[in-house]
Amino acid sequence: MTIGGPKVLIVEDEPSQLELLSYNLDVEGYDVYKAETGEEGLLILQEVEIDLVLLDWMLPQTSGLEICRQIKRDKTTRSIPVIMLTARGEEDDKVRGLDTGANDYIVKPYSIKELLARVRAGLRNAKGGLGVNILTYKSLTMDLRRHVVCLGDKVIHLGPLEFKLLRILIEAPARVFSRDQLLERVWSNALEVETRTVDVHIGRLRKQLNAVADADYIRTVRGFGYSLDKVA
Amino acid sequence: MTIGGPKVLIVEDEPSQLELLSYNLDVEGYDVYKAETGEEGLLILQEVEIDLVLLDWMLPQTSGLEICRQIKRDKTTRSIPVIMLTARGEEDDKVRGLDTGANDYIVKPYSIKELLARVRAGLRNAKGGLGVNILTYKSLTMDLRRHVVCLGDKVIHLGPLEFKLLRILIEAPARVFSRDQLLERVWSNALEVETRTVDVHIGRLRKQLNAVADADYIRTVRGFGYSLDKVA
DNA sequence: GGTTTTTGTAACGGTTTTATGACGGCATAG
DNA sequence: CTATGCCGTCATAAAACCGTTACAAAAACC
Repeated sequence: MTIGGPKVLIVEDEPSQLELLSYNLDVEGYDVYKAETGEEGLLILQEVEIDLVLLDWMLPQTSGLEICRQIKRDKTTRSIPVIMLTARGEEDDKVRGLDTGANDYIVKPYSIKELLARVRAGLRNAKGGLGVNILTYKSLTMDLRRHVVCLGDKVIHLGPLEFKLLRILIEAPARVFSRDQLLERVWSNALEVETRTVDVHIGRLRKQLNAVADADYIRTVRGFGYSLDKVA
Repeated sequence: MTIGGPKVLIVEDEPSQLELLSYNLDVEGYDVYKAETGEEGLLILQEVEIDLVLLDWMLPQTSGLEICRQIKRDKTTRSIPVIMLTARGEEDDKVRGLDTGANDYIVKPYSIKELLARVRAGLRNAKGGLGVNILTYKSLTMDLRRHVVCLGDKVIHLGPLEFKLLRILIEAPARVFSRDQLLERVWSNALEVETRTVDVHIGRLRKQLNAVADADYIRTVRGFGYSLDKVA
């Protein structure tokens, strides 16, 4: 086992898969830790300073989903990127369950090349800030790769502009953006757009979210702008 | 290590993060000092004339929060800008706990570009006066980026004018501002405003604060004006 | 104590800002 | 070519905020 490479924890109940992953990551110079159950994985997380977790969706006892939640609940492990491994048919569940805080996901069967790329991106992300594919705020999640937005277990359909708008907001939750800032970032350089148009789109976004949410996710800051900020 | 650049102290327990930060700051020409625990950091602060501190929120022994408090308690280190590094999920705690006196905060995952920008802003601030994002007085905090005011752990909603007013006051705590000074700074150049209007707004501000506070935060100086000054 | 001056505050009307429904234009898909 | 969905603007409604006034309360002065 290489010493000094980034520490990756694999949680996967199927031994053959586990071996395959382990081997490939080892070859790439990662320091690999293995677990066959979620519980085992959590134990390792407490003992070792893991840099990234590969977590199978389906696990014998506690599900990967629940394990992910626990990882994200604990302050000491929260910032560790988690990549979920999920079988093709589980995609729908995944959409619903992405509010666990996972940073990315890979659908089986995956190519090793893709997996390694995502692992690299995940590590880069933890350190730098790029490569995020899932954005979350409270129970709101945006899957950038699939262009899907969920609130809790409900899928929300947004138009392109609304999607962009929400993305800006969710990338810096609670921060207030002025209408002009939003115009600049969402509408790019379209100069011939009224400032008030932002209001309308915020309104549309709000309506869609509130149709599902238990509380308003968008805060209006009078005289300044808007922010993604769930109050209750 | 470059000699002569501004001295930045990084306190971060995760070695990979520490290295990453260190490297990037070094490249930018800063004189970097590293610590893996708060205690270590405080020691360095006493020995070296640090210009800015990057402080991780979560630290093994004493928390970053507590370290920040200690930095701000000591007269010799009080004026050094502190930027807190905090994970996404800790945001709520942060809003509540920002009465530590930190000057700014960055939410992980952050882009290096953003971090460097904030470091520059922090240094500029220390020397000039711009770039502060968090203002505090006793247990009252204003988060300018988020446009949120907290007293203890309660969020207080203020209108635009009240917000501006409080900002002027909190930027120079205990200093007394005359009604005319406040008119000039809060109402800018609006000439057609009665002097007594200030009273009313101070009153409104007071009411909102006192609804939550244990003591009056605004002191009336008869014949002169007002100041932010908690008596009891 | 009584008077004067200054400050506190409730209340009101007016203004500004934001929310929202409706409409026509435009593009794209069928 | 028609239907559908999305977008930008406008008009109007609703809400939040602001400045003033009037009177009550407090402090200062004699």
